[in-house]
Amino acid sequence: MMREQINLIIEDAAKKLAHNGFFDLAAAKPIFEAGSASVCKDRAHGDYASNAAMRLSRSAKTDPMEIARKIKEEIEKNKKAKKIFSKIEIAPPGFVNFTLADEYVKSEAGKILKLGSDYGKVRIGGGKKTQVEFVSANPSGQLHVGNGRSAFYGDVLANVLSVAGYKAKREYYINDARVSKQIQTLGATALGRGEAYLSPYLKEKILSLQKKLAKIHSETDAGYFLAQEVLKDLKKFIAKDLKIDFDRWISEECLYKRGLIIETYKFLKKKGLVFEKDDAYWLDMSKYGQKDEVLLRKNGSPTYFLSDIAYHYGKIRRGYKKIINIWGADHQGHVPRMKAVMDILGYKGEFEILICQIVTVKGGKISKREGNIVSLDWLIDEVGVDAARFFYLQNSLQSQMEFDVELAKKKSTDSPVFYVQYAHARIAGILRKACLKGSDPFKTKRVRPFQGIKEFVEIDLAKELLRLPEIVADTARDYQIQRLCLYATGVAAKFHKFYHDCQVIGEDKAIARARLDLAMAAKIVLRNTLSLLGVSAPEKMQRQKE
RNA sequence: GCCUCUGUAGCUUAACGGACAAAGCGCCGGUCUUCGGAACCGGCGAUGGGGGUUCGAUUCCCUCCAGAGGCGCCA
Repeated sequence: MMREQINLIIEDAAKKLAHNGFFDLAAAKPIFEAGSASVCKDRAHGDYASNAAMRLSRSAKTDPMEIARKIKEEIEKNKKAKKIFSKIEIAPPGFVNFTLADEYVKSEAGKILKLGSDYGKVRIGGGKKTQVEFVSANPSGQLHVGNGRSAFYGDVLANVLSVAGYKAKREYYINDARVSKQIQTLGATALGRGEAYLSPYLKEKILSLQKKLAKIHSETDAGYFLAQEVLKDLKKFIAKDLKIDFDRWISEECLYKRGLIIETYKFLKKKGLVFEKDDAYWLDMSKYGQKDEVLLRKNGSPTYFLSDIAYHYGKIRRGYKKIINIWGADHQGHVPRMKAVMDILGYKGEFEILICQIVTVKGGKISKREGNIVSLDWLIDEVGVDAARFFYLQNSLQSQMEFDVELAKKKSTDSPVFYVQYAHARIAGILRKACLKGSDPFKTKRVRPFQGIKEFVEIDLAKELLRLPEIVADTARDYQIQRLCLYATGVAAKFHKFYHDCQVIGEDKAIARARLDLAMAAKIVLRNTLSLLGVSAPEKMQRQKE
């Protein structure tokens, strides 16, 4: 990664300064561990900037500009750095700004062509066994637009983690326990004894199953049966329409059948954490700063909390070292309890619960209580899966979002997803044309690609393309998926600008070859980024009918 | 009442504690007879209020105001 390299160079220089007693190395250590280089927002300053001097100035008791100057001098002695940078400058109040050398950019960009679909992979995960659990919606009806957000987010997070070197699995937990109140309530509805969960979809479903339901008398049996039928629809919808491939669907009822609930209960009891009160059995969470919780109800049936503990116990025993749950905002109160449970269970790995905030469509709020639920089926039908994915993923998970259906429906570059896809299709068009003219860029191997690139827009595009590995690494660390959308849009914009300013297929063959290299590299980066987002990268786009 | 999240341009959203706060929509105005114009460029325009920490705060802390969600022997 470009930025990592720069960090190392800065660190190296700083170490030499520390060695000369310029400042205390111990104080500087955290700065270099985290890295001090970042991409310049304003390219007029350079490509990358380091704030190390400013952060060091306190412990060094020296003017940051002075430190920056020293760092610059030290780096300029470095032979390797001489090849990488064309310019190193200091700027108040103490930035060190780096500009990449054109030749270096070109040689790095050559890797994009070489790596193709592997470009962007980084090795920060170390093959760690990782699980992302998401959606896990109750099998009592269709998914709603809120589920869509966590569905796409979880899917893309798993993609990013995989590309970053984690061994990531997707899992869906099915709340289908026969003892649960919800299955019984669903059963009552199925048998016409209640109206809970009775959406238009469910109404129709029950009607179509009338013959089979007529033979069932117990509400539990009816509920379980109906839940399985609904689940079939959910699985189909998720795979075909949402294009999400779960590695595992795990059933709560299965945990019961396999005796894991009882086993977990016994485990907790053995630890001396269970006590009786008001004819029920409780988990003592006082040591964990939490309220005590019921495990077994007065009537003897286990609570959801107990089965959730058992479920997480299972995750641990299946060997996951990094466990990520994506929950809806209505479950946030459950977060501290679950974290405490992981402590009780003795889990030493990483455990994270991401809370996905509410989604609204135009004015209508999506609330289970109020019942005005907008189904995800409807939304996908309206805007298509590509636009849906991109629009959901543009926003950070923790802020509420409003889905702009009308904009997402637009088949024009007003819509960011079309803007990006169009850039890809446009490149594909150019490459097709180039092949027709005989200079097939796919067939001949080139020893030194990108020779002849020199315009600002060309170099600027190439530099942007080199950022993909950083984007992946950053996102694998902080889970801010929206960065991918922003990056894709940025690459597309730079490509369009390049295309506008520079004729690719022109008279000068050498320049044409170099520009085709650049276009192809842009195509690879766009495709890889879209692939992370689960959005298709079309070779052709339908011409819009006016 | 307590806990969590959020408050950024007219609207929908970005921004590892960094430089002049970034995009899209909308509005206004330009470019180029284009290898796919579904393009490109420019303009208008924003950090809810008040303190604090810091060389530097949209970002961290406190407080007030506003919105959302949660506080079940529901899941």
